[in-house]
Amino acid sequence: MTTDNRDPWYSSRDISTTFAKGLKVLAAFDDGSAYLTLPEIGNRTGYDRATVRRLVITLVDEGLLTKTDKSFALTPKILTLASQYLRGRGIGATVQPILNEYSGQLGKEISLATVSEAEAIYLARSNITGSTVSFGFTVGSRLPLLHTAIGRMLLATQNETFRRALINETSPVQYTPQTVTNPVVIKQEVQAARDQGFSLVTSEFEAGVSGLAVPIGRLGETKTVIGISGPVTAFDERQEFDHCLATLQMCAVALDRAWIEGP
Amino acid sequence: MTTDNRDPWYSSRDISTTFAKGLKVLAAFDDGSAYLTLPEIGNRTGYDRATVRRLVITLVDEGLLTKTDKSFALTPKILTLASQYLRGRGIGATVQPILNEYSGQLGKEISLATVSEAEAIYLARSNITGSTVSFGFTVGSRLPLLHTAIGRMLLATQNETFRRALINETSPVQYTPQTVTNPVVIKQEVQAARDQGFSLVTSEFEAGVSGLAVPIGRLGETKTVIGISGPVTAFDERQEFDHCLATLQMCAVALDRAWIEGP
DNA sequence: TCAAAATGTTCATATAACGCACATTTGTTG
DNA sequence: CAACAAATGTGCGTTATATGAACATTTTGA
Repeated sequence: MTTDNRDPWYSSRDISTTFAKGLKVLAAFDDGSAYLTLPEIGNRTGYDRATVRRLVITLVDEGLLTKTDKSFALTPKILTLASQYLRGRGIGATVQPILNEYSGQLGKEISLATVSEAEAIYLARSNITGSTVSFGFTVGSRLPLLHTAIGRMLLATQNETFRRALINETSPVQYTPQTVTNPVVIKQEVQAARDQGFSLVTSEFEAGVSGLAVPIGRLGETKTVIGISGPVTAFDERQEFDHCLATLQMCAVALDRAWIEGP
Repeated sequence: MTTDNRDPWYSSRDISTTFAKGLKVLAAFDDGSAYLTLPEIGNRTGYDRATVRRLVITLVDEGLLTKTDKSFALTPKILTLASQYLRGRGIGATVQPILNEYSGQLGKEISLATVSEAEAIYLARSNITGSTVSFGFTVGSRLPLLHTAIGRMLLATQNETFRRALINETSPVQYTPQTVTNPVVIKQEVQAARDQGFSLVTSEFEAGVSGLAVPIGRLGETKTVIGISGPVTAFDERQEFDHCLATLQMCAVALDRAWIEGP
């Protein structure tokens, strides 16, 4: 939707409005609410009650929703497409073992992410043994492009038109007192990430948390990055920072070699 | 679609045909093919070229597909809904750690699955440290209800109408020479699983592989099971089998306690 | 290079989606 | 607890939209 290619290969009259509405109904379950009633869906989407009803019935008939009492909930069937996506990119087979290996060396969880519309989205995360705790099954969750290390590194891999458009059009959110909201500074930071080949962001998204990210493949070629995060103190010492950066870069090289196609 | 509740709470004229077609187009990417052209999608779905075109354009506009040259591919955006589903059920936060713990004790990977339409579908899998190899990111992948331990245990948790209908309506596939295709025998096996509280299936789905599954919660209450699999020899020794079963059952109890709601 | 086949796009028409109006359920107050 | 009121569910005529044949364009093969 935002900042797409200015390639008018399709006109707005080529869009199936009913299908688009149906997808919006499905997306209404995206905000974590497990169970929704018809009126709730109506409110979220803004569509007429009758419309919502027919679209929801269609989703039930297709096996994507179940009805319990008056509420509707997602079925596990939505997992299949996601699973196919990950399998198609070799996330499970090739990426995961590499992430696990370097994650073990580093003692930190490494995440792989790509860009989706105006956000970053996690594709994989290492399964480090010790930390049963922090594993929140982050695959599929999103984070802002402007205020995270992974996000800014991803921005740096995009072409200039996309970068400019996104930074200019997106109104920055003040997540923490340290969040940089000045577009000019953000542009500089992204440029710096391009120049030096990594991005370090401190306390701008979650207070007290720093992130470090590096791209996979040469800049501008791929659109996937890996990153780690930890308490702000984690990267304070020069030696520790260098070690993290070096390991991440080695991991990126390994992934680049193992990978056949990009996303 | 198959064997649904004979509760006519909606008629077939309440289904939005356009939306249903659009979903079928999306599902065309479900068989592992990463890139599809318009004619390919047309062949898979059986819809007119013009129809496919508009539906695909809609999907691109919604950010679920990308166009590269003449082909279309899924975008990472489909991960978000799946992610929300898993988060909503507490898979990442509560289930995963428990699976990991008992998996460590057992030295085998434990998987959690539920039933989706006429198949079983994996919701989670333990991240055991040693086995970087076998981790194929199985979350979301499906397996038959009739010829696997997990499947038969799931069948055993379903009400009798569903069970009967599915066993009678589904034509068994001869996956291996050992696959039981006689519906009467399958019915007996499912009944046995109900009676004894576990299901053991040997070499019926993949030659040389056995599976063992137990339900979570009391039978008939929930519709989720956990299971392990391994070479047929793994469960040969009585002592080893007993140990596996006991550990699985303890894991099931732990999950049952930790869980709030079922799927 | 040209023809033929396959794919992409347009546009009149039939159809299916829309949302009003009516029916039904749920919640609330005297 | 009854009777009203508000909110939600559903049938149906109207109209906007999806359809697919016809036309345009690209790709394939000779």
